Formats: sequence, structure tokens, C-alpha cells
Amino acid sequence: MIKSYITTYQDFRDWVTSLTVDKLSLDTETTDLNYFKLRMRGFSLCDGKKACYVNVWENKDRELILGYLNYCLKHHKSFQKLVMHNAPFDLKVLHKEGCTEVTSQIFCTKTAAHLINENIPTGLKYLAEHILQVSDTLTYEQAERYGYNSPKFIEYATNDAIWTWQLHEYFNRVLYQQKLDKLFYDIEMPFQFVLMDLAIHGVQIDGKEIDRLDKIVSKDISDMEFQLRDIVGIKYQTQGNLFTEEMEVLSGTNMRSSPQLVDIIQNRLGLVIEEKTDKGNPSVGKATLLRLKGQHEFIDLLRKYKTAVKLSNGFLKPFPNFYDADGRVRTSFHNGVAVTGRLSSSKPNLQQLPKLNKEYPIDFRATIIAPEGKSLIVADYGGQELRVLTQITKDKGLIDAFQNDKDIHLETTNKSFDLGIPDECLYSRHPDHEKIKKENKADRDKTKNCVVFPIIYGTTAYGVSQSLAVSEEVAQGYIDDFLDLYPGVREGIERCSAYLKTHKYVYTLSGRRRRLYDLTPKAFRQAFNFLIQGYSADMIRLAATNVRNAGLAHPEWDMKIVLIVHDEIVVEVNDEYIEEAKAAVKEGMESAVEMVIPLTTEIGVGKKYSEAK
DNA sequence: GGCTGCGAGACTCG
DNA sequence: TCACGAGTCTCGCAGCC
Repeated sequence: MIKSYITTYQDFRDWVTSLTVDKLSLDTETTDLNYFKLRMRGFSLCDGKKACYVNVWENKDRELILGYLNYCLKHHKSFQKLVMHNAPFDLKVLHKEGCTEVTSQIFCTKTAAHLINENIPTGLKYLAEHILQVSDTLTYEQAERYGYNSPKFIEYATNDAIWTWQLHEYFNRVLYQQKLDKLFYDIEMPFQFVLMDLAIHGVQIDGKEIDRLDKIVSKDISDMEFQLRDIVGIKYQTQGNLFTEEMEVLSGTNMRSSPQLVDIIQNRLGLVIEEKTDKGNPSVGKATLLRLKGQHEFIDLLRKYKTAVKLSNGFLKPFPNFYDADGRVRTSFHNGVAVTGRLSSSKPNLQQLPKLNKEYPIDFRATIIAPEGKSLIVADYGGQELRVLTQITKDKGLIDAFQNDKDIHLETTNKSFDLGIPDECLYSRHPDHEKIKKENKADRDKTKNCVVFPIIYGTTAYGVSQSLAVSEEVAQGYIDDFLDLYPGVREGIERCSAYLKTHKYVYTLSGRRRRLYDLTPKAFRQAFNFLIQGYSADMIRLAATNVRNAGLAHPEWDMKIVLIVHDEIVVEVNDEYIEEAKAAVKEGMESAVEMVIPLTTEIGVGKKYSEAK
């Protein structure tokens, strides 16, 4: 491999001019990972035979070099296919440096690695060592000591591009062998540009509202600290807070410590804790406190206290650490972490923003806002999991239910609880349906949350018996009732299990695979759940790509996807194009895939996230 | 005595 | 042994200087 270190425009042009290939790998090096702060230090390229590192940091030719790179990305035949490891990152770096129209066919080796084996790390160094058998582990600091023009530094700087190129050669073959090529090229690669957009735009935060809520919640927590101790007679001293001048509790008891709460509840209140943690200790989590609700003033206040503490420590306090100078938060979306193919989000995790809690109504989601002159459109799939279940199993009962608007949860409840509701009243078109649904709301909710959805997760009779506080026999009866009503589901689960047993993997309707080598009962549950969760994840990828394309077709809308939350897409759009954009988002989501039961979308508009839901 | 790392437990979301 | 997939925070303890 011929390796060059390039610092001048002329040398870069010469290097590119001598290329005779139609494919290159690219790797960028930056000052920061965050779009708002980062600047490019340099980039490396590789064509399989030669590689170069182009240093643009404090370089007088910087603008010329980046301008030429921009030109090449659009027009040069060697840039027709661009291989990157973690494409959204390199794409956003290029975008930041003015290369905003990458028209190349892209290939992300990180994504390929995840599709081929979702159970291993996808870092470039790891893949180089384990797949390319590279043993070189030079760090940046080591390379730097040799000097920027030294062979060692050039080697370090070009390695990433070389490895990326070599991984492409291997992965591309395997993708076709494992029939992952359609998923990769038609779903994952277009979606990389959505991930790029998300990283670039971020989401607008109302910092003043965060501050306002933080003050309210902090005061509430402080008050509850006193009240909780007063209720159970724990002695404490007070101390003034230096900053807020409010009085704080000074006490040996910590109301956030589970062992101490166990002690208070059992020994001071004399209440029995039946629930256990994973390790078999008494649990003071949600389930326990819900069961003990109303039995002691302390329990009821503790529930509110825990909600407030979570809101404060988990969201209101840490959020300001993530503001960029433009008041937006740019989270990291990870496309190769969840084994089911779902996206995940971190720093901060925007997929777990608290919803409004009726018992402690602080509207955190109101702090996610649209900028001046724009609105948020929030669109989510209605009943996505049950629709995918229907698609997978082709169950006649489920198909009939969706086609004729029959209430699946009420039908199940009717059978399990022997309610004697006439079949025709289970259809929403029946004049008595709403009334009957209301009358049986409690049982219907129980069935929905404790039987129907858990079955999708592969629950056992034991699990259902625990959540409903009934015997295992009765619980098994509920499960059988559902599977008897929709026998296609039972067959689907059995088909999935049989396939897993033979092949040690299963695959979704989009061709995504999950490999499960250890065939424990849990593995069979994971396999069936994967068919639903994994396909749902690819639906949202296609939907988001459609929505992005609709936005590109109408630049005047200035429509940007700002969040993806599993079955939900949030976009920002200019106020004057809300109606057009709404229609486009709806169309983009509902046309993502062809299903026996057409997809439906629930859509809302508002200036705040919580208003639009 | 103070710092760091780590597992357990709890809680947020779909 | 017992319900799928994630990320983040705090507590409490072990180990280290």
C-alpha cells in the first residue's frame, strides 16, 4: 500500500487525478464529535492500492482543498461509491465543511458489521483486529510524537481509511451471501442521511421553561424531604442552602436509598413487602408502592417524591449540560446498538423523555419546542405492533378485526372474563360499542396490558399471574383464550420457534436477522419478539427516509426531522406549510411498507412537543 | 480520608 | 426460571493511594 501525507492543494489534486477506480473509502478527523462545535482536522482516502491523509488543519490551502473535495463528491468518477465507517458522522463532518450534496452511493461498514453480526462491537479498531487480523494499535498520541510528516504518523492517519476499504470488500460479499443486501442498500443506506440530518439539526429546547420547572420541582422535593421524615418521626436538623437560601434537611436517613426505605416501610410502618428484586431482596420499586398505595400517608407521598426526584435528577438538572450555543440539543442516535435493529439515543437519551404524570403533573415535554415561525408535527403509527403481528401471522381473526374495526382487546376480555357481550357489539360501528367499552374499561385495560402485549413479549403463565394477581392456572387460561381467538398467532410463534431451532437465527419481513445460539426458553421469546420489533424498526427507517425526501422536494417548507422515537417521527416545519407537510408526513409513513392491514398514522401539531402529541 | 470503579436497583421511554 | 428492547442516575461497597 502506497501511503502519502498531503498538505497542499496541488498534491491533493494530483493524488485524485491519478485515480482509476470508481470507489473510495473516506475517514474524517475532527476537533469534536458534536456537529455544532466540530472542525475538520483532516481526512484520509483509500482506493485499495494507495492511501493518503490530507491535513487541512491550519493549512493555507484549506479552502481550496475542501472546495475540490466538494467538487469531487459530486462529479468525480472515483467518488461514485463512498465507503465510510459510521457514515452519518463523516457525512455531517463533510456537511459542516460545506460538502452538503453527497450524491455518491454510500456504504457504511459499521452498519454492515451490525447486520452481519448484531452481537459483536462495531468499532473500527475491534473489526480491524477481529476480521482483518490487524495487530497494529498505534494511538494518536504515539503517532503524533513521531512528527506529522513521519511514516508512523502517515500510517496511523491512513489506517482507518485502509481498514474501512478492506472491511467493505469482505462485508459486501457477506451481505449478499446472507441476503442482507436489500435491507442494507434499500433501507439502511438511505436512512444514513436521516441520521446525518438528526445529528446536524438537533432539537430546540426552551431553557427558560426548564429553569422554571426545575425551581418548582426542587422546592417540592425539599418540602417533601421534611414531610416524609415528619410522617415517620425521623429526627433531622436544618441547614440553609448557600445558593437558594432555602432550608434543607440534614439527616442520617436518605430517602433515595432503597435499603433504608425497606427498613422504614417494614420496621417503622409495619407494612409487608412481598415484591423481590432480581437478587431476591425486598423491593421498594413501583410495583410495591402501587400495591401499598393508600395504606399509609408515607407511601403516597413517597410515590410523588420519587417521581419528582427522577424528573429533577434525570432530566431537569442534567439537560442544560447538553445545550449547544444555539439553544439546541444534539443527541447521539445509535444505529448499531440494539440487537433488534431499533435505534437508541444517548447523551441525552431523547427516547425516554417523561410523559405527563397525572399524580405529579410537570410537563417536561413542553420544554421541547419549535423555533420561531415553525411548528412541530408529531406522527406515530397507530397499533404498530399488533399490525405487524397480523402481517406476520396472517391470522384471519386479526385481519377481520382490523378490516372491520373490531376491538381486539375487548374481544379478548369478553372471552376471558366471560362478559357475554354479543359479537356485533365488539365492532366500533355498533351503536353500543362505546358504551360497552367504557363499562368494561378496567377489565379491558388489564387484558391489554397484562395479557395481549405480554404475549407479544413471550410472557409465561407465571408472568401474567404475577401482574394480575391470579393463579397460574387462571393466567394460562387467559393466554389460551387469546391464542384460541387468534390461532394464527399460536402457529406463528410455533413456526418461529421451529425455524430458530433448525437455523439458530430468525429473520424479519425486511430480511433483518437475529442470531441466537443458546436456545434457552428466553431465546425463543426474544426470537418472536424480534420479528415484530425488528420489522417495526425498519418500517420507521423507511418512513423517515420518505419524510426526508418529501422535505427535500419542498425546500420552502424547511421541514426537518428532529426526533425518532421507535414508532414516532417528530418534524419541524415552517408555519405556513403545516397542512402540506402534515399530508406529506402521513403519506410518507403510511406508504413505508405494504401490509395486509394498511398502516395508520396519528398526527398532531403544536409549538411544543406535548401540545402536538 | 478521599477518589474511582462497579454492580444492584430503580426509573424513564416504546 | 418466569415479559421484549434501550439509557441514566444514585447508592453502597471494594480497592487504592
